[in-house]
Amino acid sequence: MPSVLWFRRDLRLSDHPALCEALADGDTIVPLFVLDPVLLGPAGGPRVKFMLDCLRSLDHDLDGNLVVRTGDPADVVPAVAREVEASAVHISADFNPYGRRRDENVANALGETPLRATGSPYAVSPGRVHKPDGEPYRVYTPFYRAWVEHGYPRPPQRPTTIKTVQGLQTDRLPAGPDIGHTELPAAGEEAALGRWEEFRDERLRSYAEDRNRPDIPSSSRLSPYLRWGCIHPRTPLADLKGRAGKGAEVFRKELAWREFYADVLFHQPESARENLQPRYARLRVDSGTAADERFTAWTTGRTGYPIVDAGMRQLRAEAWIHNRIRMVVASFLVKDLHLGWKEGARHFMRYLVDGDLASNQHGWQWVAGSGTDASPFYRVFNPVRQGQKFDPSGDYVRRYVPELRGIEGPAVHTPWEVPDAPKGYPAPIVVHDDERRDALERYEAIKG
DNA sequence: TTTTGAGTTGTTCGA
DNA sequence: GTCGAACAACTCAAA
Repeated sequence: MPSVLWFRRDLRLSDHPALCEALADGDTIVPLFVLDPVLLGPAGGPRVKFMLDCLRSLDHDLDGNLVVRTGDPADVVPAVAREVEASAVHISADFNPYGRRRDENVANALGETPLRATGSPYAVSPGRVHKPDGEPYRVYTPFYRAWVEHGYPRPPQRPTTIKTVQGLQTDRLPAGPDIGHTELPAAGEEAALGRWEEFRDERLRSYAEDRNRPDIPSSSRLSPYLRWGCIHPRTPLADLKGRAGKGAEVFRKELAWREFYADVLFHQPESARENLQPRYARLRVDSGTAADERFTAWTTGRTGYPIVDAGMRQLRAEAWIHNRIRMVVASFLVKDLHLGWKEGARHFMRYLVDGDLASNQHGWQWVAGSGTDASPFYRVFNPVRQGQKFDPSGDYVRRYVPELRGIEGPAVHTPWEVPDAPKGYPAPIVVHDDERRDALERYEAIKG
């Protein structure tokens, strides 16, 4: 009897426990992907486009045997299972709020046919790491220690042969949304593994020192691939094992952040929409026409603060922003423009190729102060300082803000101090020192 | 139960 | 230019 392997956030063939299970279960498999209209809308153009390219790559790796069907998974998956009289439907578990609801509906609709989950997009599935009393961690560092202690399995082997059921109807993959001039990374598993190996061999050594530098290629850029499962975190983690050096340790910690936030979201699904610390509902945020105009200045990269504008333009150009700059632009929206983190988070999810609900929402909450961070609320990023410190050459700003290319060196971070300042670049829309004080007052008001 | 120590990512001021 | 302290005092984890 054949079995179905329903792909979702695991668009690869290596290091794939559910695929191994499916192959062990039946003599042939149906590699299935369901184009779920519910997911295609909110995902945003770049992410949908990238996903479709990953699917084309997966189909190629499966010798053209990927079966694509469009519709509600609760209809489509049981229909395919009946069609081939499948013994089971195999999946990697999805722990996101929508994914959990969807999989429950599909399991019910499948009736007698089991929906069997093996593995997940995480080295340690959400819910597995907890305090000795069984409660989840709310602070990263103790979570990290327990996560390392818990350990994770080694990657399973890539299957040598995959026999698929032939002759099934399959939908054409659509070309995808128009994303203008946005340039996406190469899609698929081979690109993901190549990216990891290049990072491991070229940049891991200096990662601890360079990872905050957006002006040089310092980060792994694995996030889009992790988002769609073109690579599983087990693969880099296995490579990092036994590797000495600060870089390996710091990179492992970054992977653990992804797992921590997935765990937080698993235990508190409402944190994708609501403040983790309820008192932040009382934080005064601006609204109205002036606020709308400021939001537009932020999204279009015209705030007059070069490091912020470079970040927001990188988002449009590449559907990706360096992590350090994500914090800078987020801090600017929340603490300099006094707008709610939810607006910023929504904008990120719309444009990011790697947009991940748990990491994105909790990253924003961390910046806003409503999240898992217990650090003092008076941490307000100074956009000029951040630029000077982390883009010391100014190359990052000049790469994304062409109006400022005439200014050499780090002076690019303070164009208002440059004589004969370039035309066409806006003056700062707010004065940071004033807005910092304003933000601190607003935070003061919700204390206790 | 109580107490103690610690918490990703900052900034400013004054010595 | 560099360095340490202050910011202001909260929540969580663990002993």
